[in-house]
Amino acid sequence: MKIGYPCINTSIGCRSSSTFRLASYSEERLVQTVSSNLECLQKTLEYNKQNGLLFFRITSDLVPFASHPVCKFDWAKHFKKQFKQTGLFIKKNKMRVSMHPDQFVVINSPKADVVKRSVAELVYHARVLDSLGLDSTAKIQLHLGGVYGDKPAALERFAKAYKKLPAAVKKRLVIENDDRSYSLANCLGASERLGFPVLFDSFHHECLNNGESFKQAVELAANTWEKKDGILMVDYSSQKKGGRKCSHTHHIDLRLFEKFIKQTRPLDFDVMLEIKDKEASALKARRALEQMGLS
DNA sequence: AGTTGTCAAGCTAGT
DNA sequence: ACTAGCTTGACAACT
Repeated sequence: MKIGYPCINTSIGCRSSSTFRLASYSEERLVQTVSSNLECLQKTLEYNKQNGLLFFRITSDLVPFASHPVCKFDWAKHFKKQFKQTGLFIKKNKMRVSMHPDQFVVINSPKADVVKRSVAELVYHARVLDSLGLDSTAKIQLHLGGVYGDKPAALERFAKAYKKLPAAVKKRLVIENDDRSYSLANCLGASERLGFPVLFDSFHHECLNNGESFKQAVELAANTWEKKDGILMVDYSSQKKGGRKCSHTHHIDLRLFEKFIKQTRPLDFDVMLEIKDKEASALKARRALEQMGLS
């Protein structure tokens, strides 16, 4: 079981998600930004190694505008060495990484141009992980998409779009249950038909479910992951105190986290803590696991 | 130096 | 009709 956090480390003084405005796009600016982002990614992974955090979500902003028509630059070629080096570091230290395209990536949209842009964005994500030289256990996580007032039709569009995806995307794509539209059962149903692994989001599951316990849910999701996919990835969070329903907490509630781990024993999976204060909560979770004799 | 309007992109639910 | 929230604020112009 590896513990991780998404995208940004708040204590090392750099970010691998620096960007700039489309209006100020230039090849020079792109090279300068990606260069500094890659440097920071390496620094972040070194911090993670030193602190026993072996799971990490790489930011989608690593290469700004990578899937935008304005970008004609072959960034993967230009930064080949840096990507390879960081990839070797990841592999040498037996780290697991993932990526999570943002909310604009919706492959079941009825709008053809939205789908087209979404696929381009997925291809970009796959290219980052390919450039790092990582195998198919490095995943890209996505939701099923919108409902548009007709779930069966929306799922049908998803299936059609999924089948047309490039192999480089398909080998990494996993689908995550969301908190309002598509439950774990919806994802499992589509997975059975199309063959992708299902990433389990425990907090979304608390918001939207079909009565499965955490243990049942983790078991069901884990069964969709084959050897080539690696072990199940789980996104974990809990309710923000006083916040509206299904808003993420700013700091880990260790009692709830330990309860979740105990409830799902002895199933093994990697945990991504989707919590605002990032590595601070991840460190606490890692120590809690150690005390439980599980890391 | 600090503040603030705005930024490539979608969809849902709540007001 | 508008906006917060999502997984994540930060760029860049202005004071």
